[in-house]
Amino acid sequence: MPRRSSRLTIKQVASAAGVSTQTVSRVINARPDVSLDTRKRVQSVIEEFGYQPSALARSLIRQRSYTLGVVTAGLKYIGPSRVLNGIAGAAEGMGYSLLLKELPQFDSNDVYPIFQTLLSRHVDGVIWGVPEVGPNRDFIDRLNLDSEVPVVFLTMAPREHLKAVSIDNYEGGRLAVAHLLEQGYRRIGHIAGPLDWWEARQRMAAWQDTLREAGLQAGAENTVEGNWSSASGAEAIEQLFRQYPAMDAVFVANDQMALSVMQAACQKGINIPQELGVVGFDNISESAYFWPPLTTIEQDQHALGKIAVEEVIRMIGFQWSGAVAPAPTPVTLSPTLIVRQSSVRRSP
Amino acid sequence: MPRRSSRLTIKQVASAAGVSTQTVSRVINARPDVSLDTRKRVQSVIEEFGYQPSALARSLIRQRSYTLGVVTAGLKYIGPSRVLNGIAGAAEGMGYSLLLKELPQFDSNDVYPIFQTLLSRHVDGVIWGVPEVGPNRDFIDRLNLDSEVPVVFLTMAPREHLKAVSIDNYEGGRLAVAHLLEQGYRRIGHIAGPLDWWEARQRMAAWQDTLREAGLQAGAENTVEGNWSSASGAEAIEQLFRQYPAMDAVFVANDQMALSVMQAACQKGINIPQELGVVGFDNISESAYFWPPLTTIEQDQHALGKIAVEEVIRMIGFQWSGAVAPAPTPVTLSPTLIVRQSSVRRSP
DNA sequence: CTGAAAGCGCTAACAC
DNA sequence: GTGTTAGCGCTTTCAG
Repeated sequence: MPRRSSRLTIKQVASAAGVSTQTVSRVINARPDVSLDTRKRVQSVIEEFGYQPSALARSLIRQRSYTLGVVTAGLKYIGPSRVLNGIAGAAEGMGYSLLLKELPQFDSNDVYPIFQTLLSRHVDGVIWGVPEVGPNRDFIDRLNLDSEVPVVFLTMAPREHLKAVSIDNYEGGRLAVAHLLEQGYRRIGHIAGPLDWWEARQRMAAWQDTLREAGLQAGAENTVEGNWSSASGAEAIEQLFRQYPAMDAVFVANDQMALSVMQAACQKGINIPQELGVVGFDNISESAYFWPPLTTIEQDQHALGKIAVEEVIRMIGFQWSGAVAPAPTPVTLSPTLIVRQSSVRRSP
Repeated sequence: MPRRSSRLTIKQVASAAGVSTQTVSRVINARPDVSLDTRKRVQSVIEEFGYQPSALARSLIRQRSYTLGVVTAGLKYIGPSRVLNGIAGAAEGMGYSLLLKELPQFDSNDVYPIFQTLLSRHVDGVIWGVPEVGPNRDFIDRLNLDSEVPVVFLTMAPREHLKAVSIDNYEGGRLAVAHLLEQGYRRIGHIAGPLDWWEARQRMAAWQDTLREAGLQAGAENTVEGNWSSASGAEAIEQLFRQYPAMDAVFVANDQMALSVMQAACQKGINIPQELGVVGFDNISESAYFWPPLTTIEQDQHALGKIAVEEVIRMIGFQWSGAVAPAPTPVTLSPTLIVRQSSVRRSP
């Protein structure tokens, strides 16, 4: 026999205040058409009972839940968490609750049930925060985007008819490599992220383009693919030393792999930055305390999450007001170069 | 004029299948009392339409939402994120959705509205994942825990009548210091976390107790308080060197601060582990790639989250079955010592 | 086996 | 100003 929830209903408040439920409804919705006297009486009952209207019942009748679905993956890594942090702060500030789903893998393509669950809970909009890996965005084509709720996609290649909020990874890669060139490095290797990741491909393409425009070498022999982990970085740098012995600098696709590069250099007695310049990507909080401190590219993932929330709420507003929503334009955030000692040669 | 949601209702399915809504209800709830014929007809309509029952309406009538409220703070740090990762995986596996709230600060004590929001959305249970900082758990005394939903608290000092799932920080501290003693270090300093954090106090108490039991020094002059950040670690180690010049090892309350210790040692030409043994806490993924690799205490935060979910669902089960729930017993997870080079002197 | 009626907690539309 | 009626989408008696 289920213990009946002790939740107070509008009915109980109404009868305690000696009014109809409708009047209580008016009070809690701050409608003007209630006499001051009644309003006060009702309010004091509400206070006394600690009554809180059921958001569920409201959602049902209003056809609007003030809830956003957030789909993410890899929360055990710091990147997705920072994004979620930005999302949570912004949603709270704008009066929305968050329904969170984490995919067990990045490359899961069976996401239909996830959407179904979210929709069955009447979310007003969805933020798709799973990074673009392999074919894991193919489901988009199967999605009936017109009839469903607004969706904002995070950090992805722009696509027709889709709202995307991204950090410009290509620009970040350019900043990194251009900086190394300015510092006088000329034989710049690359440790890439896993190339089924869109972001890894962008960073690598930037490395290649920037070097080639400068008339320098950027071929397969100058790069090795890692998988973001420090462990893979350790293997990658070993291989890169073998493949490209003349290398005088390396652009590493994230800070964790860059850390391994520094460890390897330390063990081999290679001096950073004199003999090897190093630039990472992400600006994790530790990287300022590596030895030497790591030059890196900062991406503001908190802002990414915040903007995603703002955008999806804007879209919900359009949908709800019945106005014709403008064609979705992509939002792109620029990363920043953070110069530290690992890439700045002391003057001779 | 709000665009009507394109959601399909049970009514539409019923009329398309030529049956009543209850019959559809029976089919989607897998009730036995439907003829095979009818069942098939209904199912094919459901398939065809892609119908998904409204979880909202169900929650309302069943008085059960299969939703858990999760309250967290500091998602931009890796610890809370790992816990959330564990929570999300377990909840998904057990058929529960997650309503996420992140507090803007750790020490916010005005949490009543948070609970109100969660309850207004009919969560079946709550996982309180905010670390215990200063007086930020005082609200518990004001909470009417009998009449509300089950709550599980994470990583806190055990309290009467409350379900807590914690990692034994005290034991972790003991493991760290005992290991240093075994390695022959005798003048062991401590860089503490911020002492308004319960976890920081536990780690420090363990350091103190273990040393004093061994007849060694562990006073105010042998410790400095940091704030978990690498930056604070850098300051702390400087001060500790001044305060305690004879120090031959240091137990640092987290890995990020330990990183700064290593950087400082490197700059000063102090050899780790020969001249200074270092043990951290957390086992962040980078710490195996510090130079030298960092000995640390691993806490399985993923498991913490997972167990919290299991416990809260168990409590929901009791409440729902009407059985007398057993008095809540605390669950405590043991951390593990991970030995790496930073604390192991090579034999002379 | 199937359907009609009632109601979860709330609000929109209308009466008075 | 305030109450009544209807209904959001679903499930639960209880008839038939």
